[in-house]
Amino acid sequence: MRRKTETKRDAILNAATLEFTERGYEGASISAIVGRLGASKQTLYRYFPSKDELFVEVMARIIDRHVTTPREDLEDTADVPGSLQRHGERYLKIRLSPEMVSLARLVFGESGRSDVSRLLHPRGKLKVAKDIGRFLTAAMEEGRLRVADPAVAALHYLALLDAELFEPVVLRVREPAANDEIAAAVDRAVDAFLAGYGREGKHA
Amino acid sequence: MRRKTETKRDAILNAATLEFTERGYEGASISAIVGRLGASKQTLYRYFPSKDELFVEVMARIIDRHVTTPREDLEDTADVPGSLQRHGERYLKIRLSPEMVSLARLVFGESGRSDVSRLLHPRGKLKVAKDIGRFLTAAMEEGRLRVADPAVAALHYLALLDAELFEPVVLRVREPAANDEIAAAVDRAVDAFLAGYGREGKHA
DNA sequence: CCAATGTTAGACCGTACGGTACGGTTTGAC
DNA sequence: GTCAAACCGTACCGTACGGTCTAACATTGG
Repeated sequence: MRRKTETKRDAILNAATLEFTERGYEGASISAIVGRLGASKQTLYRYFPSKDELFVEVMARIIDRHVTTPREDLEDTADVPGSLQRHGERYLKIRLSPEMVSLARLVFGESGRSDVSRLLHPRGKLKVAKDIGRFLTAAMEEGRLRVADPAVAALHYLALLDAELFEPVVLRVREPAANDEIAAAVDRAVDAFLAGYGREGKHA
Repeated sequence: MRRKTETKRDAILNAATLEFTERGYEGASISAIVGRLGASKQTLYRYFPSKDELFVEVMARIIDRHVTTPREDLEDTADVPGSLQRHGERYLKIRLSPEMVSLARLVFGESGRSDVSRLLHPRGKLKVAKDIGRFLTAAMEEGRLRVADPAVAALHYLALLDAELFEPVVLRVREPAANDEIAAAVDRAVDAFLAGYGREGKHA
């Protein structure tokens, strides 16, 4: 089988993603990964030199697959509340999806031991915060928001989005969030954000 | 018959705390724990029936040691901004302490596998949120804050406190936070919170 | 058809783990 | 002073891991 390697590589990464997200880094076993697709360890080690590098690539793929999505919602500075609400719902739905929740557990849990978090942060949260910051800067320049540090404002906005649901879902102290719960939480977060950062006397 | 056991038990828990916070649950080894105090495995297993139960008790002790502290700042409803600022600084300083940061990594990382998060959440975050909620309720009833759902407001307040520093510190994408950085971040968080939840036209 | 290459299955190596067993020693209560 | 409980040190058991290696099989290009 001289044929190309890309699809096999993908299959390995998919199986590895399952295993890592279910069992964590240490808990995941190479044998279990190859067992999931009927491949052999030899083959896996032909594509990836070690468990560590396989792990890093799995994480990077999860982030890249999910983080690019909700940018187009941040263009209409004429309707700040609407844009934030749309973006917030899309963002939080992704953030609370099973794959991203598993990713959060992994990256938090391994951040003491590994440097994977330092690798992934610029491609994940930092990127999102930068997009928000640009949007908020534009809105401030147009006088639609109170003038403030847009970087801090972006972090405050993201924190408010996470406030009600993220931690309980990740820690499994509540069931996964339904879509209407997400929308309601985003609504309250956007309200609080605009009350704090909107122009004086104006609400959402 | 040989004497008491409480100090030995404490010594084991201290060594276990070190080992778990440094290496995570799977990475920690019983042999290393007993090696830290020159004890023997037999002795450890006389005090704790398994690695799992030892782990749970270590986590519970960390929480109980740290979480009770900053309640007394939440009594003076006459000075809401000052109370929040004082409480916020104390809270965030604890939250960003090395032991609590390690705890966050542990509880997030193990929340997929173990039920320890469900056990600890009521003694940790939930308790803090309840205290804040009571304080906010009182402040609302006295007309010092806009009337809103105090539970949501408490979560928003806590999220704003975490917004700038918590994640970067836990993920080690920045150095640990200095006291003046913490105070400044709390200041911005309290400002944003009061701008959103204060009475109309009133700022901090 | 052949040679080269990719593949699978599984044995194998060294290591480390959680947990138990055992012999010998120290400690305290009586 | 006696005796039982607690202790240490270490060997041990069974298992599982990451990673390497061998050997048979499948698929391609020429």
